[in-house]
Amino acid sequence: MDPAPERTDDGDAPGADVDEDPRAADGRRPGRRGLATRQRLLDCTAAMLASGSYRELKVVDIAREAGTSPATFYQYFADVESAVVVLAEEMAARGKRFGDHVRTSTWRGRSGYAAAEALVDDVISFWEENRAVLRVVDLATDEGDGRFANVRTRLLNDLNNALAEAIGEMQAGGRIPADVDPQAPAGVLVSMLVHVAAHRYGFEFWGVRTADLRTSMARIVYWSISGQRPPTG
Amino acid sequence: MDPAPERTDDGDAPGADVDEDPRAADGRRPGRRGLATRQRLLDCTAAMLASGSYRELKVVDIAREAGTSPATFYQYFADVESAVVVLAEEMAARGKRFGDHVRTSTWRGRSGYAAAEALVDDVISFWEENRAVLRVVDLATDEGDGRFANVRTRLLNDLNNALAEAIGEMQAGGRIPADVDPQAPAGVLVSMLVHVAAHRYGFEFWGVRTADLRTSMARIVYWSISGQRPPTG
DNA sequence: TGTACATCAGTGAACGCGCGTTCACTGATGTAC
DNA sequence: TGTACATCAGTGAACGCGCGTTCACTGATGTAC
Repeated sequence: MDPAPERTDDGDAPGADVDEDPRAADGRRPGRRGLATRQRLLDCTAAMLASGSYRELKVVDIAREAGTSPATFYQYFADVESAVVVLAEEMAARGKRFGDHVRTSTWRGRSGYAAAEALVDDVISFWEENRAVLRVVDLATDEGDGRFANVRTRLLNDLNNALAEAIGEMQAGGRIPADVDPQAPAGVLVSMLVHVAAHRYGFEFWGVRTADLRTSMARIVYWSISGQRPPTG
Repeated sequence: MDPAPERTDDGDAPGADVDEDPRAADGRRPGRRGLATRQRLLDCTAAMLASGSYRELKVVDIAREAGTSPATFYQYFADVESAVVVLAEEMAARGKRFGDHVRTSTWRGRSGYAAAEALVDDVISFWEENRAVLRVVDLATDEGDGRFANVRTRLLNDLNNALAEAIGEMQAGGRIPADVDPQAPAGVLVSMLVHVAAHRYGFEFWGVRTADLRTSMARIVYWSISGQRPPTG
């Protein structure tokens, strides 16, 4: 599932992030020590995801890397995927900022273009920090895994809506054709940002500088939202 | 590796697609019957990739699905990934058309906009046909797997260069700022096309129509290449 | 056209490792009084 | 502050399935004459 228009809730337990109340396999709330171990397992999962392939990520390896035993892993997670889902949820929580970013910006004139640049930067650095997890989220979502799709939605929904609102407002000003559904360009922008951010290294390898990508995207973002030609130079 | 500027060769055996001369495990050229079996295995791999998760795709299952034995599988492929690489290469060969598409189009005025729409359609339908394989290619490339990265490059390289050329020509006409490196917007466009095409269903699920995505992307493509506001309505 | 031989193709069956998973136990930490 | 007890946390060791992988063999197909 990609960007998601107009949704208020995500269908989870009311107001509670899944990660907020972790339980051990027998249903008990882990104490200080337990939570630390659990966190260590999550950290190792993240690290191994960043350095190796998802297909080959095994419970045994994570446990060994964390200096503990497989049995311990199963006290906190049902399987590898569940651990990755938790990582994804932690990440999604960190991504709440994007919506605010868009809403508190002005999208006209010079400062509008600056806002576009700032948004692009923000997205790029966020993706940089979360490459490995995002990669799996995308794959699993595509493969029809509902848990990951849900997380992905939470992450992109807000940004998508915020962009659509901004475009809708500009539409009222007549710069954007009235028959455009703001959700569509918003979704396209989100996709562009997400995908380019995800493949930044790929571009660099082929000689395209991040600075140029950033400019190209900022120009497209600015133009798509404001309907105005971006400032030159 | 993402879109790739300016590369002529891919470093393979000269002029030979890997798939053109398949060998059995012992190095012999399979005959009619052998090739048919091999193809059946590939087809099943593709089918299972389309319906299940990559992480859980096993040699045994593919063989069973193809009505043959694991031993047979190993006569044609070293492992699951190798089979998927072959699928990816077949796909990349089919994707050669994009570059021509761009080069034979005019990018000015009404017909320029029509060209943008046609390109968008072409990319969308290609991705539709190759969803499952492309998904794995993206993941594996991201994870640093050179074989997949190579295929991905072959697929996108040509389109990327063609777009960069088109932008470069328009730059000469003054519509696009001279300090823009054409490879950057070209790469961004490729990314956008690829990612939106890959997540079409996601958008539809959330109420954004493919027709609107198509229009949004065509507008961005047209604007990025020609530097001109797209025609309204 | 038939027979003999060579190569191609496919597989049953087995081997064994890797890994997921569990359980009964030990040690650590917290709490009551 | 010390002792006894309860719960928390962690794990060694084992079990066993699933799967990758191989080998020796059978059957199919092709070719020579």
